[in-house]
Amino acid sequence: MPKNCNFIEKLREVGLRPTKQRIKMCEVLYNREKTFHFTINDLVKMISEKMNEKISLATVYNTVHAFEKKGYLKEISIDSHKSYFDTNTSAHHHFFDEDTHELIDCDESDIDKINIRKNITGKKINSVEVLVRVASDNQNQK
Amino acid sequence: MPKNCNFIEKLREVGLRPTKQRIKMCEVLYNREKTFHFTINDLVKMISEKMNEKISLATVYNTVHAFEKKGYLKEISIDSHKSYFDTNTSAHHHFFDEDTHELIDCDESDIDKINIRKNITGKKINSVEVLVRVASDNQNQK
DNA sequence: AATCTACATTATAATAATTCTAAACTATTG
DNA sequence: CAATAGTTTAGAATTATTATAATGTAGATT
Repeated sequence: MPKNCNFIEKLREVGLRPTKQRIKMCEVLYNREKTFHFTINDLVKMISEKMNEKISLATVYNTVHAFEKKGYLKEISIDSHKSYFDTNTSAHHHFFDEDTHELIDCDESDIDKINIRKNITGKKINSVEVLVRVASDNQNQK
Repeated sequence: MPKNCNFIEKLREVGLRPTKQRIKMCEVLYNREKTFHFTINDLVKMISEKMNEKISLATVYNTVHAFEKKGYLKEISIDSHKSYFDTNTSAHHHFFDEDTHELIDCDESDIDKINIRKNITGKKINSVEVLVRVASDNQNQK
């Protein structure tokens, strides 16, 4: 994972001005070992914990959407009430734990390549995503 | 597709009281050739068009959720902003047209059965769903 | 058939997530 | 270093959904 100041370059490359807020958000999102999933709410908490200066909620929304548009983040649709985002922007599938509301990445080896036989005229396939919903395996659940 | 009065029976079978509102909603949802997809908003419009009496928004929400819980409806997650529901409650996959926001069912023959190799300890798989996002195939789009 | 009770419906208020607004600010260009 | 175009901000507005509490109704009990 890259060092802080590289983010300035990266932002510029995709045409986003490297503002103080965007750089801070990059640090929070990308200065880590592994990719991860978050909601806007999670992210706001993470930022306010890591920072002394505060950042406006509107900016978090703006920036997340700017990052998404530029391919820095991917939105995952699971739940109609919340937006989940993923710092892993490569094509991959997910498990969703319905007990904990935790989102887990699938490795490529977990699911075979999916072959779509249907064709919709004039339309091209943008993405193929599998969502595997799991829940606790108690026999005695209703 | 069944005639109106059967809905009273059906509702009773799953333990839902056959109220005037629920029967009306059954008619709107299930008295038709094909299954279909809708948002709560769509449904409210459809009901108000087909009825002379009005129905409360809260009742539409309550009833849709009651139907979902009893397996009369299935929720489809595509978009974080809206809840889509499907009167086709069997396990099946979807295409989502990102231009029109239209949801299209996949037939069983469109996608092979998906084999999940990963196992999450103590968890069972509740569902495996594929979402294929499509959009218009213009070369000259940005 | 009158009464009871638990469940349903309703209008409205409340909440939550997100977007809008318009003024102040700042990175970049010339 | 001034101009300008993009950015941030607080707060208001919007949208989707859920909660509330009073009223209504289905089905059971008498």
